[in-house]
Amino acid sequence: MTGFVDIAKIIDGKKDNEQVNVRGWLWNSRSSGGILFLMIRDGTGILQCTVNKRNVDEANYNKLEKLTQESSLEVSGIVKKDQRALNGYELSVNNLGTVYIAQPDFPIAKKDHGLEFLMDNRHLWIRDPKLMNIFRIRSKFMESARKYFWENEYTEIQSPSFQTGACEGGSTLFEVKYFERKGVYLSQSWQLYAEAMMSSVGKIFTLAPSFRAEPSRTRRHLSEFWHLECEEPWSNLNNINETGDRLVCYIAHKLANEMPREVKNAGRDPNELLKLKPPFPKITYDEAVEIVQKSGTEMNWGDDFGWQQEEPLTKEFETPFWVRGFPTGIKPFYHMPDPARPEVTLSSDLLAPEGYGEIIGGGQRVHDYDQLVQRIINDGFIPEDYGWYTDLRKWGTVPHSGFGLGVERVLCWMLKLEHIRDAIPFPRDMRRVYP
RNA sequence: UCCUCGGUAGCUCAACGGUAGAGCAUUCGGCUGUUAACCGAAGGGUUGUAGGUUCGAAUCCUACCCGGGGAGCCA
Repeated sequence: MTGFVDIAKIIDGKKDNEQVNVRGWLWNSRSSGGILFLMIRDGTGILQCTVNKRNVDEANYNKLEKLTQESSLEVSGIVKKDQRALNGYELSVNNLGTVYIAQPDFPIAKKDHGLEFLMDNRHLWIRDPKLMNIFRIRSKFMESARKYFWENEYTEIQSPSFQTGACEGGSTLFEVKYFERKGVYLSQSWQLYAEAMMSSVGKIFTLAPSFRAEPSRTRRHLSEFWHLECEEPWSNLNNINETGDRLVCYIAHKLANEMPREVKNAGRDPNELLKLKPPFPKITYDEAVEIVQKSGTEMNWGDDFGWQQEEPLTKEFETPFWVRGFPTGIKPFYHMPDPARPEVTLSSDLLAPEGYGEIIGGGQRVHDYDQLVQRIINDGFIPEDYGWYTDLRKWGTVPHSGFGLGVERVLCWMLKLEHIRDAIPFPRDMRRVYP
């Protein structure tokens, strides 16, 4: 058998009444006397393949009738529109190609399972059509993110995963023991290296994993997440917010326009993504504190948003919105204090609506040497430990800005997912590194 | 790290101090339009681990292991 058709093409209605070959894995099968219903998935979708005893020879019929779940097979037949079939189209099978019989004990039954069991069998659970659908959208997400930056003449850069300094607070570092020098950690962000590379090639971005050893076990946290970060020379807070607006809208529109069926199946109406338009609303940190206090939740000026503070805030908006000007004390040293008001920084977080919360964090960086050294000291670090980083301000410093976006968090919001673990094939947290 | 809930057949659960049970899955048989198909039969157990209380423990107590949800913090 040669020349196979993607199931996605069939259920999009592009092969109606044609004789085609399909190959994939048997998701489920049912029989009723002389008629067999095979649900075949091929990575692009699921197709009901109907086998009538009268249309195939007896040997093939018997073979198909005995197929175990997850057996892989090639079939050919005629595509027919049929409302009784899942997805509206079915294949009326008339021939059978290669078959690989699976063992009869596939663990993931056509039945409810507990999360512990499913996570222990994540390597098989990812075949689930719901998950498969999300991972295909995730791929489009990565493609769109890169396309946005490429089209806007950013250079893609890779930074090291082994680093010697903290840039997001020391308690969340993963220490790596292999190196002869002490104090080597997995990257939490490309931030410090980005600022170095920026002075080489200008506007840059990266798409890479970041590691946070936060003992957090919530539906919004991963120990290893994919980080989309960018850094721009000659850029201030307003400029970088604009980049964030346009990037997020670009990705949202790409997903909605190029994978509407998949986005809908994941749980989000594509039209809601198409409605997003830059710029997103902006409020100050001070205003955000007032909104939270008015909602009856406790919060003092100077506190960071916990989940309890963030949730009432995100319910006020229907699109993502920026919170700008966080207090100097709660942002890392590389954030630039506002010259007009040094108690706050030129920083901003983008919060997604519907309770999804923070998806981007960034802002304008400190470009003055003395100010940076003072900020490092104030954060309780030793400037000598950041020697190469402070060097950057000695030669050719320039106002610059950047941000980091959590890929899985944005996917969660855009696809209306309930848990961040579904946005990544093999999620990691402190209780889960296998499989 | 802390709080909280849980661990019984391959899976989902019941039994809550007195002989360990059901549905699904698996195997076999039946059914020509099924949608987690349905109907009939069969096989399937050291109740997470280690101690303790008791005539008797899946059940009560202690410790540990594993996991779900959440908090602080973050993308």
